[in-house]
Amino acid sequence: MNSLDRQALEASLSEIAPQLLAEAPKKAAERQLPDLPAAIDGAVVLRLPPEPSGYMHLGHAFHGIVNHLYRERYRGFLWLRFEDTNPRKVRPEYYDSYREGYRWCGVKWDAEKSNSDDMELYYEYARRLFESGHLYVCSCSKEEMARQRAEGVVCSHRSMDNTWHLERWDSMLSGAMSEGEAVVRFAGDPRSQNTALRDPVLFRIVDHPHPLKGDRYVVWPTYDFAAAIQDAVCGVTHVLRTSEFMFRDALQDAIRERLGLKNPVYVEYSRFEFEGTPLSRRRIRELIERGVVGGWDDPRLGTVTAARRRGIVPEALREFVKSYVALTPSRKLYSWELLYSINRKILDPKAPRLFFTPSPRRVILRGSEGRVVTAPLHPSMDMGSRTIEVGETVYIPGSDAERLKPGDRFRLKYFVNLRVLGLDDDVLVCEAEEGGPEPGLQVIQWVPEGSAALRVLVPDQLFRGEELNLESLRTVEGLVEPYEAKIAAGTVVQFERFGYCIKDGPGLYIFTHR
RNA sequence: GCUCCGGUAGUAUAGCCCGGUCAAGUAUGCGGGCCUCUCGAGCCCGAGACCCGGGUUCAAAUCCCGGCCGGAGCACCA
Repeated sequence: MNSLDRQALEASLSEIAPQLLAEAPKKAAERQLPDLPAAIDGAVVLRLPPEPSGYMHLGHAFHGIVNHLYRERYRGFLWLRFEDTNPRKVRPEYYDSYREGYRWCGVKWDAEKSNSDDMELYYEYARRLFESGHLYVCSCSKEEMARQRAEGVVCSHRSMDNTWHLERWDSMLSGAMSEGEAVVRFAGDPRSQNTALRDPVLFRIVDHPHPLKGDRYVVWPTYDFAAAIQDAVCGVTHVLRTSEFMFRDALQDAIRERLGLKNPVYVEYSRFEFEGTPLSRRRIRELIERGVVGGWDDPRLGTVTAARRRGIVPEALREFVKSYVALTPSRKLYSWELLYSINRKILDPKAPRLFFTPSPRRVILRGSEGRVVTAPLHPSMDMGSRTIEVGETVYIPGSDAERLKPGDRFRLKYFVNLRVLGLDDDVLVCEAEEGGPEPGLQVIQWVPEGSAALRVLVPDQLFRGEELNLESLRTVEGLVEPYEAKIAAGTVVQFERFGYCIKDGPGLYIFTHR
């Protein structure tokens, strides 16, 4: 090998492994998620467990995408599993909103179920645990129970014999006991440092109909029991979740071990947050009730509907996860710019360019009679063009008009060069000049007489640190060129020198980002 | 309060497990330039970080101890 000269070496390399020859990569190799521990290609089973009790936010979307990406990498299996064992919190409409949300994000799942589908199974496993002495019925009050758990002691119920517990369990199931009268607890380790192991409640009576199951069941498993069983019966090999569940691992494992079920591998990481944007449902609900934001799809919010309404595209979310998301326990507070940058690059080749003039100022043209201007809809993509009929007046952005003084020259984009003659009653009087674009000549977008009024909502971060940002939603008003009438709602356009905006409805756009 | 877990540029990360190739890579943001009939995209250049203190070692971003700071959990919610 040493005797080969460089040329020969490269020649042979280009045949066997051309990728090694690629120039010192200018672009960083595409970033991706780290490998999953102990993952076997074709044998990875994952699960996406939303609670259908509220709107989906970007954190949920990221979790979905993470699972989806691993499903693809390992040719694995992904469950969409609704964690709906609290009848009081679950609302029927949210099941669909998650399905739709994940679908929009491009997440593909192989099968779907709800934890509430397997009530009989939970009962069966419970019976076995009663028989082996790992479960007991307790009728202490909540306060009493909290005291015991804090002090690391057990109550007298735990020492009753199995027959006593089984009798009461049957009585719970039959509906003879009312809510709060008794619960089923796990015979754990009352003195464990991990308080989740101090005889937690695994079943309770809930006197409230379930949106899917009606009033068929009154005894409901808590999260830990349902999740422990479901992860096992679904054959889940890897549980990807946020680290607030860290303390439950040992409990869920213990439940499964006592039933002879297999435990999954856990990958736990901190939650995903965006600066200035509350993601918790509780906080969002509060902001809506206080009237601070308009609703769940208020463009300032971090819900999926809000992001979508704002012009964030699903590809950008997926790309963001690959590029910037790490499954580590350290705190993350993403800056919106990171997402915007990716979104912008995806939108750039697709968004038609249009002229919008905020705070318009009238310009009278001298020496340029009625003309029809043809302007391309995109500077580099082949998107065709639009024509603009012009008379003797046009409008330009107020901020540009303010800077212009008599004698100044500027160009109306795709149209004509002008020289400012003077200011007359707030109207700029200009004279047309010969010639086309010149290096260094200021180019300004414009709209003709008769253009429609347009409002653009410009959302900003809701919070600055802890402080509510009182100017988080500005409205910019201006005029837009006639072609805008052809734009369909939901389309992102770029208003030149203003930014990318999405059409929300007639006469209304939402600013996506610069 | 108790228990866990973290801490690499403004932000997000790579590297840390298996100490040297790291006078720390990437993206974004920021500054400058080029290009462009946009303040967008693209291209080039630049500034910018290993929380602090000890220890181990020939050698520490990487291992150990302490401190500081941050986060999470301590529900008949998930």
